[in-house]
Amino acid sequence: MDDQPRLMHSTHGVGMAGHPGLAQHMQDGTGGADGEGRKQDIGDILQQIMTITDQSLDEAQARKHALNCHRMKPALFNVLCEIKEKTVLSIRGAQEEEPPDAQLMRLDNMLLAEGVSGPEKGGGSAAAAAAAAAAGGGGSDNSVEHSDYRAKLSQIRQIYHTELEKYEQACNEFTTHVMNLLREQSRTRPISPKEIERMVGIIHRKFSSIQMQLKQSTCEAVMILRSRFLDARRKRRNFNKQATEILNEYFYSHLSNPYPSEEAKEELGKKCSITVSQVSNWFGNKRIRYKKNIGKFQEEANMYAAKTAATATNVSTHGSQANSPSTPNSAGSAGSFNMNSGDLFMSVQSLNGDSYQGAQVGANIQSQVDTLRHVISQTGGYSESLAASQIYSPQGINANGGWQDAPTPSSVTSPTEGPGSVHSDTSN
DNA sequence: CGACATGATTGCCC
DNA sequence: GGGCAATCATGTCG
Repeated sequence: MDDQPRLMHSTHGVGMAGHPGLAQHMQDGTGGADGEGRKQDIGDILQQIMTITDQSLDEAQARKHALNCHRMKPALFNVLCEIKEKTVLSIRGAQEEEPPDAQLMRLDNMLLAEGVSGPEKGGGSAAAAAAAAAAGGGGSDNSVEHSDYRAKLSQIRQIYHTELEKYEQACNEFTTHVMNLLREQSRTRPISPKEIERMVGIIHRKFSSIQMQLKQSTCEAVMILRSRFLDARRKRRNFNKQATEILNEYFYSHLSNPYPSEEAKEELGKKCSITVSQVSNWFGNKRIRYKKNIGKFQEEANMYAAKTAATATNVSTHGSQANSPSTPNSAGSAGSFNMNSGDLFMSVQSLNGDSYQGAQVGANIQSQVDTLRHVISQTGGYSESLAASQIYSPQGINANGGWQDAPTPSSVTSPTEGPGSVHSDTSN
């Protein structure tokens, strides 16, 4: 057991007296008697290092304790820490100043926008709804796709949060572990609190880079899902018959001004189980295609005019205001699109045309025609652009191809026009 | 399978 | 921002 004091002594020699002495000896380049003694010391130390693995754990612990308790230890430790800080830490510290990561912010923003990283329900469904709206989703098929999208999104969300939690937990565990290790080691080697702090920073950076990868792959997954979902929008589904019917009824009963208001669009959308944007698309397409080939649509116009007129006739026996059959409960409601007689006239006026086949329209139209006869007499001139189909004479379309308001004589027009009839961009 | 119908998109204009 | 015109892409029908 006399080994230990010797080692202690030698250690001091290396740490305090030995090293400078050795350095001096090297500088001198002389191999005097004193140098011989030092050599002996170093050989001793090396020998001890070589045999250190032969020592028992207890012995090692005892030596460690002895080292820690040495009176010079704190001073030596501080010096070493200081030197280390000056050399290593200052260099690395300067290098590791990083600007705030723009890409990480972008990823965060996107995940938030997509409802992956936001609050539990609201964000996700909001994003899904937005995607659905962008996709013009509406009908049952789209609802299925919508719910499918939401399901997949929430799956991604769940995976993301699970992984994130895992990473955070792992990060904390690892940080704690490393900190404990470093604290433990700081008793025997120069590790300052600052260095521990720096190490924690490094660990956090490493984990946050892993986190970024997670975020990136989550974003990719969302993008793929989204593109797949949005691509489906081009997989066009024809509207069902009833929806087309409702839209056509509105269109032909407002032929003089087929520009439904926002409210009217909403109501039409509700009735047809489609979105407002789909209603807008439909009317946009309808207007342009109608205008392009009025002749082709005339039969359709007649049909819907007859339908409308038939309903109007029935309703008009109960009141002066005629409702569109598509909006039986819309009378008087703010969001309704009341059919006005001027519009009806627009649809029916082609009854004057030579091509009109009475059989196309039910007999009940006749009374309506009679009612509106005085309006029909107002038929104005036809634009040359419609020369090919003059017999159809839709007076709502002006020479420039734009729609113009049909005359709505007070004698047949309901006193309050529906919002759908307000639009007037007609002056040419 | 080709022609036509139709819902959606895009670019432009006002 | 809404509407128009052109166009795309898919659905439907003969």
